[in-house]
Amino acid sequence: MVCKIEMCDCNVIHQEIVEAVKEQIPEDNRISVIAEFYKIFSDSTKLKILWALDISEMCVCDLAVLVNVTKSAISHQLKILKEANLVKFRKEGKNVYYSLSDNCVKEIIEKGVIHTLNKM
Amino acid sequence: MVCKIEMCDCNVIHQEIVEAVKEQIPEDNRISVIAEFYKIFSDSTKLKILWALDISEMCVCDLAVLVNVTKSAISHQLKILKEANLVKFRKEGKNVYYSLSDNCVKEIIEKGVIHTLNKM
DNA sequence: ATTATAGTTGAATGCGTATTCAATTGTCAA
DNA sequence: TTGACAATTGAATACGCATTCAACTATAAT
Repeated sequence: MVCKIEMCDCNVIHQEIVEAVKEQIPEDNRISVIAEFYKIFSDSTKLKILWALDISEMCVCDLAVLVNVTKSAISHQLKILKEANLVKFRKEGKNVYYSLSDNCVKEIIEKGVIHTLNKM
Repeated sequence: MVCKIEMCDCNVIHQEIVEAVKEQIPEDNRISVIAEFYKIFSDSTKLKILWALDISEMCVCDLAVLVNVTKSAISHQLKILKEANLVKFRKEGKNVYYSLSDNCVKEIIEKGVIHTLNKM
């Protein structure tokens, strides 16, 4: 029972299982969107920014000092966090103050934290 | 009040806030471990493998067909998932059958799924 | 107006990693 | 023991992305 998908380099061992799983699994678009979302938390800098903002509103300069990278780096990452609707900001004079757009961020990373910190 | 950290390219605007956040935020090691953990879910292939294994035990060949990549690619990714203690396996003849090591994986990604799928 | 500082932006760089290919191991069947 | 196939492994490749640098905008103070 040879694989019907051309680029595959192997036979299907259990056709029925593959078919069944294919029906139940989310489509590729959705998988990608979810992966995309988790990509944000997979970067130490972004994670640190989010964690910091969960503690206190902060400006770009403060975040740069805290994370120990350039303001530019922080600004680039904040842009990504903005696009993901995870942070919001308010301008005050020369400063721009960032904060979490909603407080579910901590909840989201909670599961992962529990899972990882148990092993340290 | 100039920044005391050498590699920083800016002044500290709010010294007190930075100090306070520095005390409350987890240390870099921990942040990195958490980020490392989420890195697993940030890859479509790994996510699809985990999701599939949550539905049914599968062998490498089946997974390759399902995900539409080479057996080699699957094997490499499974190695990473093994090292993260997310999957376990049993050998039967020429085949190696993989399954989730515990069923909290679905729970872990649940939060992210809710957060992302609401916007599709 | 001029200077200084906060923040943003785009280009360039470098690193991490997912994938493929080729070679190898292990197991079963003939 | 030989051939076929599942799975693993290491090397090579290619791509994505985080960071820095440099240039620019914007705002405030003198």
